[in-house]
Amino acid sequence: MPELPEVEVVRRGLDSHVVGRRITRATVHDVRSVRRHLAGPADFTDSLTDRAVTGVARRGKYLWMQLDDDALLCHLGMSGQMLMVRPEAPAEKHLRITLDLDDGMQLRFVDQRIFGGMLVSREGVELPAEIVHIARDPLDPLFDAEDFRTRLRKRRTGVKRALLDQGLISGVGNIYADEALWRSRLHYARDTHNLRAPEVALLLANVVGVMNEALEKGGTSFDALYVNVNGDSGYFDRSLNAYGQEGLPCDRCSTPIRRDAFMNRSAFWCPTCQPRPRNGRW
DNA sequence: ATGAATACCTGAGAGC
DNA sequence: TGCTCTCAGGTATTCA
Repeated sequence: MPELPEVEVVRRGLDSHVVGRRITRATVHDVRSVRRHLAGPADFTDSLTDRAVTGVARRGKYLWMQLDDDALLCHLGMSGQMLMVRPEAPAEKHLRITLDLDDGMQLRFVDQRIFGGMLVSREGVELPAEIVHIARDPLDPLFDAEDFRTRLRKRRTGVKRALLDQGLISGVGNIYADEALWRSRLHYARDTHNLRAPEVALLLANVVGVMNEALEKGGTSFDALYVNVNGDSGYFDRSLNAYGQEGLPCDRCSTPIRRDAFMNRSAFWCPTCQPRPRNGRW
């Protein structure tokens, strides 16, 4: 499940393998992967033919390849992978889009669940118009922590819901939200309005911390032929304290980790370290 | 402003 | 074995 660290690993891979190359041809194998390119698949492929890739940028879980005046905007969704492979390699089962590059290699977009996709944006090489509503992520040098704290505390909602709101802070998904909350000893339903400033500061520090640790580990499993990535940063197996740990003893206090239904998914938490607030909110 | 529900997807696994 | 059901999850959209 790619969240910000996994997407950043992909961005770095693209930066080293694709920037400076030219796309000679684009092939859409499944139109659902370009459904957000409103002008249609033919326009998508036409727009990419014979285009030089000049850079790769990222905001939250979105990344985009800069093509002079346009941007090839990508989201990995739940299961997206970018693979750098030789053309003779057999097609992957869930191959959706192929980009032929002028060095003879192919950049392949493989995505089992098709929650991800690509589109060509005609405006906004620095920030595509389609994602202007996405907030800066906490690893962005221009992320404004004080502004985040102010906006967070103005809300009347649960802290986890706020963390997952990409318009408030981007790049945080279910896994890192639970991990950062566990580290901060905050229950997911804590009312944002009642959070103390030090609690917000701690939470933000832990969001950054957990992401940077994942980034370090994900960045080490790099293969020259793979831009990476399947979302496995290697982080999931070893370093999770809360997410997916239902019934297992908390690493701090040994109380069994609980799982609650939350926003059509799950929230994992320690009943001792992260006590449920009396007046909590979702 | 906030949130609840829904749609978009595949495949693994459970239960019968 | 094969069917149906549930679950995993990010984001856009629509409605309350």
